[in-house]
Formats: sequence, structure tokens, C-alpha cells
Amino acid sequence: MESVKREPTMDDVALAAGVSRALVSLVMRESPKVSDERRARVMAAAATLGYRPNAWARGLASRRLKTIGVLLNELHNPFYAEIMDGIDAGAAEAGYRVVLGTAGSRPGGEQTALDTFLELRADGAILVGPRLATTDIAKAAARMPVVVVARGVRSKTIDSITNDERHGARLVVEHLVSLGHRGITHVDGGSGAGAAARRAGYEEAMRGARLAREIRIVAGDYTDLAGLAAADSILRSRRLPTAIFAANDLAAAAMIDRFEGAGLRVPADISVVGHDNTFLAALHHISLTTVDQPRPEMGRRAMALLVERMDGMRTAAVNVRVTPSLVVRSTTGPPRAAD
Amino acid sequence: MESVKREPTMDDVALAAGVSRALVSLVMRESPKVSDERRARVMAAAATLGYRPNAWARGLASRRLKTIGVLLNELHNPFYAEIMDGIDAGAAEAGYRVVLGTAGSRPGGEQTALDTFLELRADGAILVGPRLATTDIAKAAARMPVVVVARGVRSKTIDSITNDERHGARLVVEHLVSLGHRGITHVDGGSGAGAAARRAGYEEAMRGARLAREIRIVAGDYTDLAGLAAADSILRSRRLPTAIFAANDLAAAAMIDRFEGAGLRVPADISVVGHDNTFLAALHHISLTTVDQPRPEMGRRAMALLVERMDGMRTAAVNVRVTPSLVVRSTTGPPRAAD
DNA sequence: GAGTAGCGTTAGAGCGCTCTAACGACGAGA
DNA sequence: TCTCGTCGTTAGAGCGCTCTAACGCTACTC
Repeated sequence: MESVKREPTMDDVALAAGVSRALVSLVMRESPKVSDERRARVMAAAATLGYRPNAWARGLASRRLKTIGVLLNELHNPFYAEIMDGIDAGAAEAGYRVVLGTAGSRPGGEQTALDTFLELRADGAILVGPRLATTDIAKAAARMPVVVVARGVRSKTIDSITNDERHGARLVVEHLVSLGHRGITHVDGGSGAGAAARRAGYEEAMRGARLAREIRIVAGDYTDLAGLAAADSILRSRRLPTAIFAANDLAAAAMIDRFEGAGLRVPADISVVGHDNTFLAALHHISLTTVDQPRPEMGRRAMALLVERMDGMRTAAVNVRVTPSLVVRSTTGPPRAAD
Repeated sequence: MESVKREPTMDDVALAAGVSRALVSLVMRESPKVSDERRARVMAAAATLGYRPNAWARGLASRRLKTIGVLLNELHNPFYAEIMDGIDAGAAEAGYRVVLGTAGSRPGGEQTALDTFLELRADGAILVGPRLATTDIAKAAARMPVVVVARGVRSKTIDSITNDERHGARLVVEHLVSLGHRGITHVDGGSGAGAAARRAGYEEAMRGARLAREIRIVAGDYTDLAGLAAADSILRSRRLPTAIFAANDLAAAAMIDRFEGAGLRVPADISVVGHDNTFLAALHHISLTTVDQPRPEMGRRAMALLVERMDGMRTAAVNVRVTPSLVVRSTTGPPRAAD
């Protein structure tokens, strides 16, 4: 047993294999200009020593680690997890390693995670549904390529992947109008990523349907708790809307709970539409009419944009807009007879 | 504009502040032995240059980065997300930075993530619900402290936090028996973390209730898809059980869906118990009777164990067992009249 | 005023790797 | 035989930081 437990280094491997350190380095980087015989010797020595390249030293010397940082705003929201699937697949394909960061529940958590990426000198970062101010994101983007997903950013240095909120909202409103609804209330996502755009999309769609006077917005958030609160507030209102367009599935599911708890039937008494088409919406028990966004594709495209930037193939900012679709299930139906 | 865009280094800061690099280093590490005047000068210089310490160089020189790796087996399962909350809080408190890894959907994804932690020379790792073989985990544990959460491991080098599955299963079985059930089927978690222990706990509890002959186990997994499949298989069986103990909430919710789709009423025709008490179970709409594990506490304690190890305060492996409790909601009731 | 203790500061080696430039060996062409 | 080019290999500088040991300075003691 050695006195001090030390990780084997490249020099150790070189010594064991009877070659120079530089040669070991070439082998580790899979260089083609190493003879088969030497390569085998080095690999064998590395294996017996249990050698594993030190990423710190490697990064320091090469100034590049093939690592990207992904900031997930919320671990609990399945929507983000499914975007992550796409990022993950894209990264594996492009040969990048991914480290994740989350905001946790700490204030300033997003900034902390972003700082971590910067200190770890990640080659780039993907921010999924960040709540950070655009200026803070821009500050980070000055140091490394950054792609924002599921939220628009007005910037010349930041790429983004957004959902066509106008289109989504129009699908929802048209669907409800075709069923005979007029009083369609939107429960928004508060300061959540993309919430402002969704809200604007709703208003525009309502105006487009000549229902400008019916526009009603209730403050909410992307959480179940916010859904409960919004439902309460709606239940207390003088005139009940006949349909609700919720900011996301989670809030929608919580609202349905509350409505049914209050004796209302969905959709007989009130229709509810969610957003994101997470697995929650698909559960028969809930069977929520909702707006689908192609999440894995969004993740994949985010990764593709990032790779373009990191390889220096592009410098102008790009905004990719994906097209959502409506998934009609059983929480929407004709409005109750007028009162 | 400079010809080459280069991150400012400590030397740049030292030059700007008119001090030595070593002094800047001390300031960055918040050493107490720096005069206030110099500290202010350095901070100011760092701020104007936008200096940010290079974690690679720092790690290389200090052999420690105050960073731990957390491997989350599944991003989609809210159970893991809630454990993560506890880890996160604990890490922030202890001054550690967290990087996450996931298996993604790739085969060998867990091993890849673990390798990443090793190459990044993380100070330690927490594996949440890993499916990796114990020997693979042990191999990593030889290089850095490792704590496994939500799964038992038989090893002298690996700490673990597990749920007292026997106790949990006993609570479930006793609850159902007290309602009058005898035919209680377990839909297990397949090769998922802790599934074997949960299965064993069920069998033991059944024997304890003198229902050894009623033991029935249906193969499952921790996913909604597995729940659907298990429900189908149960619906096809000759004699329907009067109660189901599912491996987790997700599978339980999916099963209820399927049962109701087939015309059964829950709990009038069949009782269903979940596991984990995720937010899913709490939704009124589902209102699932389930077993609660103190998830954030599990995360916190995992972090605490890891810190003990990393600080070298302990070398013997520890297994912390947390005690679950039963949350009775509305998916359990007396069995239907005997047929 | 010489000696000394204490404190803030600094020089310089070294962490483990990559990368450039140069090296020797060898075969081809003159 | 000599030069040249090619190819596999290597020496050595350097990446940005930490850390030890030593430094100069002030304050205090006798």
C-alpha cells in the first residue's frame, strides 16, 4: 500500500509503457499517427494502472473540454425533462458531455448555476426556460455561446428556440369558439419563461376571433399551487367563464381538481385547456385537451444551434420557431346552456 | 477590439491592481490575511476586467474543487427531483457546487455519467436510484466517496440511504387487511432501484399477515407504461385481486386509468396503493393512497454523509434507513362483496 | 538602537496535460 | 554517396492557478 493515494498520471503510464508522455497523450486523443504496436502498449499500461485522463489538466492545456452546461429551470416540471431528452441525444451525437445545473429553490440559483458554467469554462450553454433577466443572459453570452429554449430573447448574441405562441393560442381559441365558447379566460404563467408571449398570443387570438371584449387574464404560474389559487379566484368571480386556457398542464390539472371539488363538472360546466402535452395530460384520468410542443425536437435543435456556434460556423443570432399543435381530449366540450 | 479574445487571468488582475498574482489568489479565496485596502483594489480590478477564476487551473493546483456529482437515474420521475431538492440545499449549505448527470436514454448512460464525474475529479458523488451494478459503483467508489440513495448496496466502501421497505410494505398490507382485503397483488419495479427490497418487503408483510398463499407478483417497472401493461395483465387474469400495491405512484396512476377504462371502479371494485407520495398522488383527481418517503430529508442526509467522507471524518460505510409512512387517500376502501 | 515577533506580501515551483517544433530513422531519387 | 521528404516519436514550454517558504516592513520589548 502506498503512503499517499494518488491518481496515476500520464507520466506514470508513459513510464510503464516505456514511451514518452507526449506519445501517451497522442494515444489518449486517438491520434492516427501512432504505430499500432505502441498504441497497444500504452493502452495496456493505462488499463493496468487504472489511468483516467484528468479533465482539469486537459482543459487547461487545450482550452476546450467538449462540455456544455444545461440549465434547467425546474426539475419537477416534466416539460423540461423532455426537452432535456433531446439535448442529451444531440450532445451524445456531437461528442459533447453535458453537465446540468438547476436553480434549486434558492434565490439567485439560476445565476449561480450560470456562474458555475462560466467557471468550469463550458464550451457553451443551453438555458431551458430561464427566468433570468435578458441582460444577465447576455452577459454570459459574451463569454460563451448561449442558446435559450422555450423563451424568446431579444438579443443579437443569443440564439433561441421558441414555440409559436400565437399559433398555439389561435388553435386553442378557435377550437373553443367552434364549440360555442365566448368567455374564455387565460390563467397565465406569471414571470415564467415564455409566459408573456403566451399571454400576448391569447390576446391576439381573442381579438382575431372578435372576442376582444371577452379577454380576461388571471395571474398564475407554472405550478400546481398557482393553478389551485387561480381556480379559487375564478370560482369567486361574479360570472364564471365557460372555458379556461391555462398556462401549462400542471396548473390545468390542479384547476380541474379544484373545480370538481367545488361541484363543477369538466367539461359540462367548464372547459379547460392545458399547455405542453406532458404525460400528465395524457393520463386517461385527466385526459386533458392541451397544446403540444415538440419537446425532444426543441432540445435537439438547441444542441444543433449551439454546435454551430461553438464550431464558429455562425456568428449571427438565430431564432428557431417551432409550430405547436392542438391535442383534443376530454376536458373540452360545448359550453353549458347560457344562464 | 483585441486581435484574440482571451479571458482575463489572475496576472491581468494583478497587473491592473498593482499587486502580485499571489495576493490576487488570496483575495479570490477570501483569505483573512489581506489588508482591506488591497482587497478593495483587487476586487475593483477584477470587476472592471470581468475576471472570473478558471476552475480548471484552480482544481489542478489545489486538487479539490468543492464540486460533487449527482447522478439522477430518471429526470422524468418527480420522486428523484424531490430528493434532488434536499441534496441541493445541503450542498449549498456545505459550500459545494453540484453538477448533475443523467443516464438519458442511452444504454450505458449511467456509466458514462459516472466516468464524467471521475474525469472531472469531482470530490464525491451521490447516485440517486442507480441501476448500475454494485461492482461498477464500487469501482468508482475506490476513487472518490460515493453515496447511493434509494437503493441498498452491500459494500464496505459505499454509504447508502434507503427507505425501510419492510416497514412501508407492512403499513400497506396492514391497512388493506384491516379494510378486509386478502387478495393483494404487488406490481413490482422490475430492475429499478430498490425494487427488489420493496418486493421482499411485500412478501414478508404478506407472510406476517398469514397471507402467504395470496402472494402474487406482477412484473412491472417505475413507469406509467409499465403500469398500463401490468393492469392489462391483471385484467386478463382469472381471478381479479381486490387490491393492488404498486411499485410507485406513476405506475399506480396509470393502472387506475386502465382499470377505470375497463369499467372497474376504484376503490369500489379494486383498491390501489402507490408509493412515494409524489405530487401526482396528491392531485385530488387521483387522490392516491400511497407510501410517503421523506425525500428532501433523504437528499439532505445523503449530502451530509458525503461531506463526512470528503472531509475524511469517517471511513466506515454507513447505511441510513429512513422510515416511511402511509398516506391514506381515496383509492383504497373495503373490498367488493365476495363473488 | 538592536533584537524580535507578527503580519501582509511575494517569488517561484509545480499541478497534469496539450501542442509546436524539432528529432532521428529510413527509403527514394539524383 | 548524398540530399530530401516522410513518418513516428519526443523535448520542453506553457495553460492559470495554489501553496510553501521566504521576504520586508512596522511595532514592540528591553
